[in-house]
Amino acid sequence: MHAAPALPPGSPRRAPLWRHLLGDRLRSARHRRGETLGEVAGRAGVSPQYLSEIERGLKDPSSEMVEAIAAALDLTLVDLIREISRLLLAPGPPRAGQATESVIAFALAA
Amino acid sequence: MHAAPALPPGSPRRAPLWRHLLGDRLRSARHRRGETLGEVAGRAGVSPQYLSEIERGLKDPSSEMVEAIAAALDLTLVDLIREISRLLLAPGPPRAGQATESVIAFALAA
DNA sequence: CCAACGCTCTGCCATCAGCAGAATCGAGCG
DNA sequence: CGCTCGATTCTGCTGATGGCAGAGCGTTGG
Repeated sequence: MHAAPALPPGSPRRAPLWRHLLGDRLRSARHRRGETLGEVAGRAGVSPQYLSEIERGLKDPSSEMVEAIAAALDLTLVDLIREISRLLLAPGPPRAGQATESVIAFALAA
Repeated sequence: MHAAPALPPGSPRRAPLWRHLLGDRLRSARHRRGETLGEVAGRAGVSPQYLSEIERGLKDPSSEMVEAIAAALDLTLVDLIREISRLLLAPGPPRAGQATESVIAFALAA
């Protein structure tokens, strides 16, 4: 896997990459269940170190890996994508009720 | 990138993988614009052969590649994910108005 | 203090992402 | 019909990275 072509100069990267969005959701789901990297990774059949890397958006996992980890969290890929999409529907400043959950999720993920 | 652990026996793979969903959407978007692999690949800075592979779900592209290809289609990753999610919201049999567009999109993709 | 736990860091290598050249296919034309 | 051309897919290759094992770090509780 090779690095993508560089963006034009003066075009700082603002939008998150797929691996960032994915990783955030996976970590969020894991924390929601109150489980450790070891527990989820064990069920998914991957190493805890690797799951950590994926959650932090450091690695682009294969599609099969994504499937396996989602399953270990009792999710499907469809669930994941929908959840990412739903969060993307609220790009503006946080609002009262909706933002509370997001803020907590972020605090737990940090 | 290594193969994921095998699924338990007696569990045939039914759900599409991420690379399949992604590839379908990218090809659909390209056809909607009436463009060739060469044109889009050129703007994205990748080879037409590789874009073909991605569209057919043969390769798991890096997140940066996904970004570059989406941009070449005047889309963002957010657009792509939303579109995939929207399509996933209609898993049942096609209905009159909604299905027409899907059928056309599939026919163009074939 | 030390052990246990959860997570991240570091270094490694087998696999595959990404590609160049070749092959195939279908449409259009003389 | 044969030929040309453009679009797409096939094939083989290699450098980069996905995925991992061992080590390191911080926190907590006895």
